[in-house]
Amino acid sequence: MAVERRVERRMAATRERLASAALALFTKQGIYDTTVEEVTEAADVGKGTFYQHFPSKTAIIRHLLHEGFDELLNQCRREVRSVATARERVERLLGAQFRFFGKRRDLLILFHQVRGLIKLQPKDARFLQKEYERYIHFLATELTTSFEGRRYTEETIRQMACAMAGFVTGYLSYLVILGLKTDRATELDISTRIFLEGVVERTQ
Amino acid sequence: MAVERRVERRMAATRERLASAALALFTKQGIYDTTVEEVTEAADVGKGTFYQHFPSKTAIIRHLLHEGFDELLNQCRREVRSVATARERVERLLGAQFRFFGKRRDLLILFHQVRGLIKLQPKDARFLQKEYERYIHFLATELTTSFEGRRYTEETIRQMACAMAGFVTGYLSYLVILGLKTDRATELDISTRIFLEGVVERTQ
Amino acid sequence: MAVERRVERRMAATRERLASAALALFTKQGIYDTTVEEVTEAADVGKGTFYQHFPSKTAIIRHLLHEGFDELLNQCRREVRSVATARERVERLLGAQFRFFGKRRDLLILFHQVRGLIKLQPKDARFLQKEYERYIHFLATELTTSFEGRRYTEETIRQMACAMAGFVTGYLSYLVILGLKTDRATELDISTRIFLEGVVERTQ
Amino acid sequence: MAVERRVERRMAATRERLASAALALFTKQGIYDTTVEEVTEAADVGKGTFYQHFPSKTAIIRHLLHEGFDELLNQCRREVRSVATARERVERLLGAQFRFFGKRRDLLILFHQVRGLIKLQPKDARFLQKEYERYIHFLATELTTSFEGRRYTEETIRQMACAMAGFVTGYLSYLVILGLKTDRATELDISTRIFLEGVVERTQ
DNA sequence: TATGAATGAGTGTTCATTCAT
DNA sequence: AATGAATGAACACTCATTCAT
Repeated sequence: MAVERRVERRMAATRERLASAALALFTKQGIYDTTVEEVTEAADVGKGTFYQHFPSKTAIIRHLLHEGFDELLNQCRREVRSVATARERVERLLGAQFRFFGKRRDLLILFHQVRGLIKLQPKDARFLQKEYERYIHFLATELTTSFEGRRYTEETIRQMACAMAGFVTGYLSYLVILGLKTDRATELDISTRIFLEGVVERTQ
Repeated sequence: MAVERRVERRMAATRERLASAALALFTKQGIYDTTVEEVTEAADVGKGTFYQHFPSKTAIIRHLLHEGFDELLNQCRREVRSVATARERVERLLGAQFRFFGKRRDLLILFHQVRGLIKLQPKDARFLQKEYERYIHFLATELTTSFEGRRYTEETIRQMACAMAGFVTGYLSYLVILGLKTDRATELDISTRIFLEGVVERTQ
Repeated sequence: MAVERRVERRMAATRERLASAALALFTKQGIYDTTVEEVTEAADVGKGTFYQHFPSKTAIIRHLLHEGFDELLNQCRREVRSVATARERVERLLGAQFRFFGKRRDLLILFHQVRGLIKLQPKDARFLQKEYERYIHFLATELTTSFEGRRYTEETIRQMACAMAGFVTGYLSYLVILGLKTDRATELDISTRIFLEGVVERTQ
Repeated sequence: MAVERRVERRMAATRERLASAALALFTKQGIYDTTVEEVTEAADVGKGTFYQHFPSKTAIIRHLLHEGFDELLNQCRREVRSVATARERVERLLGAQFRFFGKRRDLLILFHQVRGLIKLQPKDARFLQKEYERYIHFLATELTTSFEGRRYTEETIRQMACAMAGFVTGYLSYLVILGLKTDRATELDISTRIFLEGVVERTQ
């Protein structure tokens, strides 16, 4: 009935508030330096409520990571969709990632942090790794489509994907660390062109 | 006298054992999931001995980071030294980094982890940031020398440096996360060429 | 609602158990030689519970001190109230203190111990000092009222207050240290009369 | 031979430096907040040297206490010696103590602090107690001589001694705590006369 | 379902003491 | 005799998680 509906909606809202409070705090103070209580306070709920929505602190990290990658991949898919040329496809792919992280510094930082957390429970580590694999796998698939003419091995393609993801997130996270602004024009334009400068001719 | 010499050497050895035990554990289990006691056990000394050599856990991280960047920069300097062409210079720079991190996965992971640790004590955060700035500053200086013909702004140069550092460490850390091997041949060759593939023509 | 009431009462009870366990242990073993865990064990709660009620070990000392002086001053106020003669007023004041500490050896010892703890955090030291000042200030006020005829300077009055407080607590703490019993009769009677004996004539 | 002599003298000097450094630090920062290392640093010797002169930290406290009481009692004996009247004798006794502690605030504070330290090792507690007993016993003996006319019980005399010691040290320590100056004129005069004011007539 | 009091394992750090030189 | 590096027991405090209401 309607009552159940409303309850459901309220729960979903609470869960969402918890998730976004956690994301904000994790990226501002670091995952380890954010306590569950800080999260619940920021979300304006009782401490116990956290465990009604997430079985553990690790679980919310997983949730955030999963949702985050979903958003990233969706944005990429949207931008790449219905692009004819292979070359343009790759450019769009790169551009989409830059644009996404430009708007979502929080996810940039979260992804970076979590990548530095191997251990946790082995079980969790596995799960987290899967998310990054999903990212890389997506890129690899796109690259395969784009480069179908040139017969790269699967491994080569996967390395290309790593290079691409690594470049985007690595570059941006250095900018963040140094406190450099990247504002205006497409980040892609500025960054890649500059970076490539020194190695371009070599590959020609 | 000879006695003092020997004592000094023994202390230096202990300190070194602590540092390398810490580095190994930090990169295997994560900084936060490694206790000081685990470090001292691995170094085969008493727990209190740790604090005879480092004032705090944070201090050993700083030490490791500092030494690590020293090694990295020295290797780069060595390889770039007495290279005539600007282009070759840039290539060597990139290559040096790849080679360094290829041998020092531990430092790759350490640098990555620490970059994700904004908070700590503000004082520590500042110190840590300084190390990354040192790295970027070094690259920027090299790039300035290499590109002296083309009048880039200082900011552009700095972004180039970020892009370079970000690419190298980002790429490699994705390889590590996915458990991909990077086998034989110069990592530079494989990676950059592949990565550039999709954007090369665009910059021509 | 009734539920909240009950919870509140239970918490207050726990807090009280912690406070009184702490007081007992502090006065039996010394503040420094009593661990927080011993306190919680004596109060029959988990270790963490301590910190739900007091932010630190120092905080409980402050609490105990504050409450203790409250009790002392209230007892004095009660006994001095509605006493006509100035002389009787002073006697009652002295008597009230003796009677109080006679019953509260624990507070006698606590006050003594804490007085010997200058350092702590400067911030704490200030707070603790304030409590003793409150005590002395109270006595000084009473003495001012009692001696309003004779125009003593404020400083003199304050010294009188110190002398009074010092005598009472100093005397009693020596009795405690030596393990002397102070038996029946009003402690005031026995002690002051004896002490004064040697100096009386001189002041005449 | 002369060499041994010189060595002996140097050792004694070191021991003395340690003792006085300890006394200064104990009274400035508190016994518990002073580390053995701080003491040795202040005495300008190596940390290990401490244990060449005192078997433990507790031992140096005992030493300080013992020496301190020796000085106090000697001063009293000196001042009381060859005083005819009983009354004057008591006054001198009181005066000697005030004068002593007026010059030796450090010992005042040390005695106060240690009195608040019951526990330690039971064995130590016993030893420390003995020192205070020595003090009280000395006063009691003097009082007995002074009051030999009036047949007080031994217990009463002992209580008188406690009252006297308690008054002197209690009064002064309150002055110290409140940061009141007591400078000029004999402390005895000021303090006792004032204090007694309220109770004098009663005892007449 | 929401709450927050209770819990206790776990951590960084201190410091008196020992002992090889 | 003097030293200071090494030691490890001890301690205050934190925090994810549980559970009674």
